[in-house]
Amino acid sequence: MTKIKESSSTNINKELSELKCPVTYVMNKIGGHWKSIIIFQLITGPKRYSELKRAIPVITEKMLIQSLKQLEADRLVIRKAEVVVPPFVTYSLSDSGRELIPLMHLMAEWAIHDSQRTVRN
Amino acid sequence: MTKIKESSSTNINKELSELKCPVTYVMNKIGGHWKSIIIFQLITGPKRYSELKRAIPVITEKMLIQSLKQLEADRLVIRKAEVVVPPFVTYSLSDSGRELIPLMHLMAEWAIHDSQRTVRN
DNA sequence: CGGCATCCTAGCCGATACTG
DNA sequence: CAGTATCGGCTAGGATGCCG
Repeated sequence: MTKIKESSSTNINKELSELKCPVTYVMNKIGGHWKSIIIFQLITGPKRYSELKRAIPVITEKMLIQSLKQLEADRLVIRKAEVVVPPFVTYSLSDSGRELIPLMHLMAEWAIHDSQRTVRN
Repeated sequence: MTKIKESSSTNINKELSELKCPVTYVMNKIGGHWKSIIIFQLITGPKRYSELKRAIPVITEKMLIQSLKQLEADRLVIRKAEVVVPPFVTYSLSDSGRELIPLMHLMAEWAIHDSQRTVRN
């Protein structure tokens, strides 16, 4: 019983691919346009919903919530809600999420490097 | 003039996001279900088209070709075609592509680690 | 062998409006 | 403040068939 638990984006082919390619496993969790951006924003510490919205102005509320829910379902992000009026909800990286930070930094390095190389053709 | 050159998947919002989040830049190049898998296969060395197809049986030809073209356009993969009969085409990682290898390994590590944690809930 | 063209569908994603 | 709900366009991606 070494089954990989289902990600937020469930699909039989994806599951198969994940087993054969761990990179796909990662992609299913932090892929898409928004999830990695959100993680990036949370690296500096917990943020409220409205802070995230302000930090990522181009995202729609639908996508922000949807992405946050997926990240929460995949246990990369922790949602903590204070039941008060007005509501006070903060999102933060879980342990798994924090373990992604070196990866993000490596990606960022490669991106900078590659974009510079590509510019000068 | 430090403009980031357009990726194979062009979109004004993407471009903006790329500037704000280098991770998105990476995602645009190796995101999607197939591109990272293909890169993974090419780590071990150049492969012919048919070899790739056999190595990734679940991929359709359309997706294989499409992904390869994008990877080639983004200069991560080099296509070398011998004009003979029958045709002989090999794909290999470019310098940029090879610089992704540590990234892939880090991703793989995280995936293994995370999937094990998730399994035991 | 190594592709390209076409049709078709699921679901991603944006826009807009509403709620506890 | 922090979400939900609904409609609909767009496109990624699968199935199938043809080509040099």
